[in-house]
Amino acid sequence: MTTSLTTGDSRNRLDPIQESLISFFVDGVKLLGLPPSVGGIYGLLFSSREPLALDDLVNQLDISKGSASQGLRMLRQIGAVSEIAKEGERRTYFQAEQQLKQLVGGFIKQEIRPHLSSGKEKAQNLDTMIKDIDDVELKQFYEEQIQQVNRWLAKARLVLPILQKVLGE
Amino acid sequence: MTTSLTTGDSRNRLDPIQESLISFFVDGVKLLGLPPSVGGIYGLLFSSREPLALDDLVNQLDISKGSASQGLRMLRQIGAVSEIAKEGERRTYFQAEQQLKQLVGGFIKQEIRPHLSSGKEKAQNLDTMIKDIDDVELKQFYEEQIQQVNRWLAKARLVLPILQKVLGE
DNA sequence: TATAGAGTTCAATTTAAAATGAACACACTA
DNA sequence: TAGTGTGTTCATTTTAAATTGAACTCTATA
Repeated sequence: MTTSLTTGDSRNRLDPIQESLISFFVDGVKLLGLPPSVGGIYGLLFSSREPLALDDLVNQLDISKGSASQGLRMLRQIGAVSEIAKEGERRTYFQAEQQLKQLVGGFIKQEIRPHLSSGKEKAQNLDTMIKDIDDVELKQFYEEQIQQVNRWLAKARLVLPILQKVLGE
Repeated sequence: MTTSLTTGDSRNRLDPIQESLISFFVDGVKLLGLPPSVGGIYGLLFSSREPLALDDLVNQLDISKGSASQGLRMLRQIGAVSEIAKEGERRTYFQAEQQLKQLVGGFIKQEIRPHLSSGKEKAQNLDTMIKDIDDVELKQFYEEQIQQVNRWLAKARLVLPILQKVLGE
């Protein structure tokens, strides 16, 4: 079976521009550690004039309903796509959000901050662990290394808001 | 077989602090999209007072020579570890570099910039492609979207140096 | 110039991540 | 309340990434 977020086959209606834009986003989200399907979904919405429904994503990208549903969930959580209710229509339509500020903010909140928190926790545990080391020099060495880790964590926490600010239009 | 970058078994000499530090880095590099072995290697070097040779990594982390060799290559390229020549010794020793500035700089240069470049290229191709679209409104829509993409790319190129500067001690 | 140690390479394997698709839940409506 | 359209969930399958390990290169030295 030809799963294809870029090559296109029978059923989809993607023109070359869309294909190209989609592949751009597929590559882009990879850099952020997100699955290709997510890039494809965002790319398609981004390159469509009208909001699309889940079925459209399934058909035009030739992905499963499951992927589409999960991808949309992630994108909504990040704030990269928003829902549109259409008059009299039962299904939900989606469109791509384009405020880089929001995208970055959402991504940082969802994907980065949790990791930083768990890192901080680990570092705190370390502080406890070294308490009962006998070897004085070893203890000192570890103290320094842990301090270093903490400096990095602090710096990371410092940088994220700056990043958001700079990117905010 | 128990491959273990964190749990430890028979042959290795990792104390709980080291284990903890290593797992910290394993998680950390994951966030950057690097393989766990790389985090393990850096973590072990970071938590060792003495520089270590490839064999030490293999033994203490219980990974293959292949992984160790490839992981070290990547870390050296990034600038995260440096080689140490020891008097009269034939093998090469390695130690962890700790200048966040260098680490980030190396990572950006190695892993991020190439992606940005290829993105830029793609965006340029798009500019060419839309030239021969007939539908005026569609054309305009695509022009706007491509412009948006270009704005993002520009912003990314702007942000990286800032990031480096802020992180530089 | 054979032998051994140190490190690299890369095809084959293993492991982890992503995608699928069938079963399910919900809401509307005929 | 049975049926239909829309979307979700999650066990299974597929695909991609990471790791292994055997074969190899290179250098030193016996």
